[in-house]
Amino acid sequence: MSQTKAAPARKPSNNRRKLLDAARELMVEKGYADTGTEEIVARAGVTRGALYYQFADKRDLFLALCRELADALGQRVFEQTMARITSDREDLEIGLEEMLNAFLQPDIQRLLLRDGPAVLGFETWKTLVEPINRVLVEHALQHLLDDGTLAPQPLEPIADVMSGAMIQAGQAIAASPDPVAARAAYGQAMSTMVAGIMGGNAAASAK
Amino acid sequence: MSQTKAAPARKPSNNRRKLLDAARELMVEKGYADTGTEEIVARAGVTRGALYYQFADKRDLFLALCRELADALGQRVFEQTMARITSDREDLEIGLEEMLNAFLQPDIQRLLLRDGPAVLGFETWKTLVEPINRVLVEHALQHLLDDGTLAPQPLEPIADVMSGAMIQAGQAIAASPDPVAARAAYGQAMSTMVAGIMGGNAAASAK
DNA sequence: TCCGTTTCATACAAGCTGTATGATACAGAT
DNA sequence: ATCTGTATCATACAGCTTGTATGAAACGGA
Repeated sequence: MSQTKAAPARKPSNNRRKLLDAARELMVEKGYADTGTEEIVARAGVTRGALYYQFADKRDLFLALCRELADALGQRVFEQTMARITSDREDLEIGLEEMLNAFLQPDIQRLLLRDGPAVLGFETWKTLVEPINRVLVEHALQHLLDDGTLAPQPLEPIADVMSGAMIQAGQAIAASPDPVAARAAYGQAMSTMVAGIMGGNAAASAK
Repeated sequence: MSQTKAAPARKPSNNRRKLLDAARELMVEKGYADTGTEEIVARAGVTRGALYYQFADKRDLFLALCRELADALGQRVFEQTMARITSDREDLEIGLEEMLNAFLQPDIQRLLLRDGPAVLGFETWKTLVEPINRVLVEHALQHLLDDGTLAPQPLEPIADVMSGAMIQAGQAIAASPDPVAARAAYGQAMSTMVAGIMGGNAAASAK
């Protein structure tokens, strides 16, 4: 056995990718429940046979889709943050800002943040978004722990609640009739909260 | 027309209540999608005919259910908070604590917080939980605005992100293998964030 | 007693998911 | 070149679920 995995008997048809793309496009608009498998395969240019060969069921397709979204999201947040920060004390604020930016993408909002927990269950869903939080934690909060700004404590809870705060902010901004103004208002709200973690009192400094 | 609304032709069978109760019990365990209308009416002791007379469809039943949950939740948080606070400066911390307590109820978590946004849509869902946030805001943040601790700014965004933070905390605590320890950890994380709003630096004071 | 309305049970139609089965293409062996 | 086995997919089918349409029963009022 020179090959550890079975060799494909055909050249790859990348139907899997076509199905993932079609599902993403359709589910972003109508959500998971209101998107039929027939629509998905129609847009992908295949039949339901291909779908149920590539994925165990509809939920499995959605899981793979969310996994892709989460992976790309984590990488994007990390790279954007690293590209912007100049000092270690900035990365919390900038990291949160980039995270909020990412949470404003329609596919992230609708699929990963809204349908995700309901369809996949909270525990499975958390394994997807945990790496994103970890990126934020390890490159931001850790510095505050090291220099004593933050008392020694588990960082995962803080990262989780900040993530939850931003999920809410993202949805509210997107649903607002004036997204630009909403974005400013919720950005300020986030800063007000972050001030507690940073130790300084930025709460009294509006604008 | 002495009566403004049509008089009932029968004595009330409170089938509506029986359906709401049955739906709540079943959906808490299996979620909205995996609970069939047949199961609901079976537990309620009626047939699907009664369900589709009392409610427009399955989603409408779920909406009424969430509305009940949200109303009772808001009242409970308000009463519990009012019963505990002794000074105006306590109500933010205590209010958040009671809100977290309420978010740990299985029906609130599963139905209102997890399935709610996905099934009803974010905008409809927000109209349900908004009064709860408003209770927290008006009786807590307003004081901080009045005495100048907090700079003038819209309070709704702050209430929203704090609510989102606690939704996340509630789910994480419930999913934890050690809920008692998790509750302590997430409680501390919340306090760390609230410190920013209060203006003091409680972040450095662990325990 | 008759009528109208409310309330519900039953029967039916349509859609969707998952599975089973058959067909096709291709690689490697002989 | 033929044969064989497998990977890939299309088609057909069965089951379940939702929503609707229809008819019946209960009840108040005329």
